[in-house]
Amino acid sequence: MTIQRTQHITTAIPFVNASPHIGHALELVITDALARNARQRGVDVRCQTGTDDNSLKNALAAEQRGIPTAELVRHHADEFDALGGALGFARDDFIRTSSDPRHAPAVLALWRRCERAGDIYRRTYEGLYCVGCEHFVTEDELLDGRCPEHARPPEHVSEENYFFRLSRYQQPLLGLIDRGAMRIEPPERRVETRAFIAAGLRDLSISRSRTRARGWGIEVPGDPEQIIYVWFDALTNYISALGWPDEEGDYRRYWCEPAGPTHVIGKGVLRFHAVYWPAILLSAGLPPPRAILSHGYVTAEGRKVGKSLGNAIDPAELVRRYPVDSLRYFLLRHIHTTRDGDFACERLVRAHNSELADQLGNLLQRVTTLIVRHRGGRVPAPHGSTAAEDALAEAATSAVAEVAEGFDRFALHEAAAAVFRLVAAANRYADSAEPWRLAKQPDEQSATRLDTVLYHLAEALRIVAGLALPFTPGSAARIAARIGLDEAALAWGALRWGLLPTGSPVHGGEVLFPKLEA
RNA sequence: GCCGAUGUAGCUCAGUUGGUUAGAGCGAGCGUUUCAUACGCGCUAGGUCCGUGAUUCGAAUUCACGCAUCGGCACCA
Repeated sequence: MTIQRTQHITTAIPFVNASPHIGHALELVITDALARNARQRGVDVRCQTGTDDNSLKNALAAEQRGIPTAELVRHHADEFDALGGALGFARDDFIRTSSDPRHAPAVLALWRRCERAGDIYRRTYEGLYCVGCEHFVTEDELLDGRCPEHARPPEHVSEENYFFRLSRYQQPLLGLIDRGAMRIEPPERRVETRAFIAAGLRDLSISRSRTRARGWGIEVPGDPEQIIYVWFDALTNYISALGWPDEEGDYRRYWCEPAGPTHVIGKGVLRFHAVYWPAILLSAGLPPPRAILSHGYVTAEGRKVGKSLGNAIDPAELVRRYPVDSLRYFLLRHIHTTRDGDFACERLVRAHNSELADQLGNLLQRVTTLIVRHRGGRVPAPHGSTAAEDALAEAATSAVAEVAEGFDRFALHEAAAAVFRLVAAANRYADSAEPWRLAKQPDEQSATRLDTVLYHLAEALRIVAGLALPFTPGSAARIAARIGLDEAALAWGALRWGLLPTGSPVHGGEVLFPKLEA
């Protein structure tokens, strides 16, 4: 009996005051690729995303447009969910923090747990508040004593809030990081987080006056005049969707297991996930996340994207215009997983045409055509191997190892590159073995040699499909289908050279990646 | 200002603990094949490895300083 590993993989939940942008698409695709690779490797994965409905920004955006906040939130949340669907994001759950009945009870329960631990207390918060900005400003942000944005002096506001004793968790958090119990990737983000914690932690305000929160959000238990700070609320989604505070079921299965929870986030929200969230969990006596993976930001055609900046590149439009796998492939291979990158349609088209179409699609086409034409559409049995076959097998074995390592290191761009090194090796093998020439020879030796070459080419295609699965799932399945296999043949454990069954039915078919117009 | 990074061929990036002529993919040029989506394959193109100084027999790889870009510096996802 084998122990089933489990893993809870999540995206951050974006606030939904506007439509999604290309950065959200990147996060979805990265998370989905990780989840698919884990599933492929036999992990019982639960992949979750959702929306942060309770942000003040949502309320402000709704106010500005003169529509009810709930309506605005529902509208944009639908867009986010639809984007995930269009991108092939295979989610197990989608949680909306304002309307999902599982959420608020969990937030309240978590609050109570922290309270019982003695980590929540009331204190007066004083600060300069800019009514124009709708938030607190610091002295050094001011220009001549005025808010630079609104050219008005801020008001001195004093407000009683609830605070979380974050200061208590400095050592425990450092311990988590140093022991490797909470992994933060890439390494520079771990260093950054560690330095932030080591510099000393101040207690965190975790509520807002009802007025300041526009009456939108979850009430502090027992104090209807205070609304729970949106981060405390939003972070809870990771366990509320698992049914917590019910400590059995999905919570036990996916949160408490050793492989544990993995949060994929944008670098801008690192602190909330790597400092506040684990501290809250420790306070409540719950296990902290096991891994926090921080990706970079995407510019669109060189320009910043952001909800307030408008969408230079609308991801929903991109999915309509380009094949979804091409978009996924571009985002995963040509944008560095943890650094900032730029999205440009021209580069996407170039990657599609030269790599997906010319290298991979064409390989599929040439191999299937040869097998259909010369072996009646059945994968022939190989007869031994020469140095050329051994080299191809070696390339495949290396590629499998490199892809696995790329996923483990959270370097998906490198993993994707490794897939295409195998594609190139297969094309080179075809050129040097020249099966089309063997097919014209009447002798028996050539015929058996042709069997061997075609088998190895088909086997290379199978491995390629398996490795490409997390990046381009639809296309991987189509490649597998063309050589008579289903997805089971692409499981990680099956990606060992030589497991392709002889006699598999091979089909010709439509071009996998039709060229795109520049 | 402080802390942490990044800066390598037109573009996107690799470059382990310092060691022979600095690499890959894409793009570009040339050649070649025909099974294939005029695709593939081969060759070539030549980049002061941001700059300056230092350590060393020897540095893209160590140190210092400078320049440029980015992130963080606490409650504005």
